[in-house]
Amino acid sequence: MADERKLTPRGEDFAAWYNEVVLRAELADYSPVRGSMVIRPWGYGIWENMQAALDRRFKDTGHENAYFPLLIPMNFIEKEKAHVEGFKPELAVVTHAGGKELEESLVIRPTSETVVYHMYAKWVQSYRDLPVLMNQWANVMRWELRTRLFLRTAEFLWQEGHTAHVSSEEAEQETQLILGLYREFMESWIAMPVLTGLKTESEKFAGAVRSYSCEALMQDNRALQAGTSHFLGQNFSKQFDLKFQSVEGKDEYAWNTSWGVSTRMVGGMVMTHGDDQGIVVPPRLAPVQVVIVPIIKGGDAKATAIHHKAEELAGMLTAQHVRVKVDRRDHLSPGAKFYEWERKGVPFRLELGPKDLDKEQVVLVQRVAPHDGPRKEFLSHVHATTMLPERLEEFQRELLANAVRRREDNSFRGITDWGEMKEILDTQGGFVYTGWSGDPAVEQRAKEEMKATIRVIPGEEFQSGTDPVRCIGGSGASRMEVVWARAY
RNA sequence: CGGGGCGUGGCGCAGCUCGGUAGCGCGCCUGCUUUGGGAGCAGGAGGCCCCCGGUUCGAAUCCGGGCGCCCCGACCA
Repeated sequence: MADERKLTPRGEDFAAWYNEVVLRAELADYSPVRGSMVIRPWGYGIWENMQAALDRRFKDTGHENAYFPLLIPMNFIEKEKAHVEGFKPELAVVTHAGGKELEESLVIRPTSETVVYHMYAKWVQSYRDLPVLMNQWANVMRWELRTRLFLRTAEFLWQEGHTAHVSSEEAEQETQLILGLYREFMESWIAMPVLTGLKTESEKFAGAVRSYSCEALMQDNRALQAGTSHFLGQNFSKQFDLKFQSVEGKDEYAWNTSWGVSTRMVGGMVMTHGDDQGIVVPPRLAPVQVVIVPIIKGGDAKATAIHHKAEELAGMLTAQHVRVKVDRRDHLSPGAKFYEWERKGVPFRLELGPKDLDKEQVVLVQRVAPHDGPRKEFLSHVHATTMLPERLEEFQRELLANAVRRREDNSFRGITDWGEMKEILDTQGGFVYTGWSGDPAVEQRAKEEMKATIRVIPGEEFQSGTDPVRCIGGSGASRMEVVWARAY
């Protein structure tokens, strides 16, 4: 970097920008263990806000939280065939404990389906015990070869929901409910628009019958899988003997779902809204929504008055449930503070100096300039404090609108030619909509030739309207529209 | 797992080719002056130079071996 205070611009090297901005916004730092990270208070605060919003939604839809253990017997993982094949390569295994080798190795959970359904089998006897609707907030471990802060680390935080139902229909309804809930959350809180739909066979969760996902488009035009919801059918209930007696008195296997979102969403937020000055945290997620920077000048009396007024404004904002902080550090110049808070993505800054005090005004600066106005405004104290709750919401909406526009500008519908798809993916990237016959060989070829995968078979709302006629892969007829992209 | 890079005060680096005094910028501490977009001056603290072995009177530097981390490609929320 020419100036080490500045970030590598996104356009120059997006990956380098991402690493720098995550470190310098103090979201996270590398830990002594390869591929794992420390989530620092600023990053964890954002995650906590995500958790609170999601947790409320889970509770509102009848789910309860519980906690299942970190360690899982190896033979549990091995029970479901597809499941073990999917996870075996990335398992971390405990072989020794208490100074001795264990008779049976224990796996550090890569996900908890096996132990959860083992326990459900114990708790469920009758259809009257169903549905079981549980969620847990936990850490999991997948020994990744290649890691990136938030996007892929050996250990990460997430929530995993696990449900059991009397019927296939009811379980399917649950997966859809959660998928919709995820989508609504990502749009309204992260201001990150997502496509939702079905995963292809090759991309689905190991052990699921069907997987649905939320796919977002990052600023470098690569896709990020931001959340998944799985219909597990009876795959696990059969392996773990999760049976119930039906109304008719027959023994039946329960129908399961599982679904999760992780700290990866923090990475999604960074790559959706960040700019060359730093990250941009949507107001609803921001641990600090408004930072007040007092500008001290002109003697002690004035300084006292400025600090007093800053605290008074902070009090008024707090009363309106705005998360506000007064930056009283006196060893930093105002300019240094401006840069720091912009790097950390605080939505609004209030500057309060002697001139402002005299004029009963304040300088309000939005992290990103609004489309129809200046980034900086001079407002009366009263006006500034009363309008801020609404301004935060406006900014939130604008971030979403910007992200939707960017995604649409980088979505290419009705592509019918293989070479054209490759050209798009090689040069600019983005979401490419084509027809597909359903033949996995086409996916394989795309992966090899253009490093792209089918991100999702879009739900009705995201489809182009006119059904594609031919499969992008060549001669066959199209059976469905699909969305291709290079992915994280 | 393959390819590349890097390990030197808290951070970013120079020094290594050609062995001999460990250096620069930022940060940190103290004091004074400052504060409207990364403050100035003065003084100061802080280093098993990744580890182990070898060569040498002498190793951050040369040789051998290890370890670690980051980045780029095949699997994954």
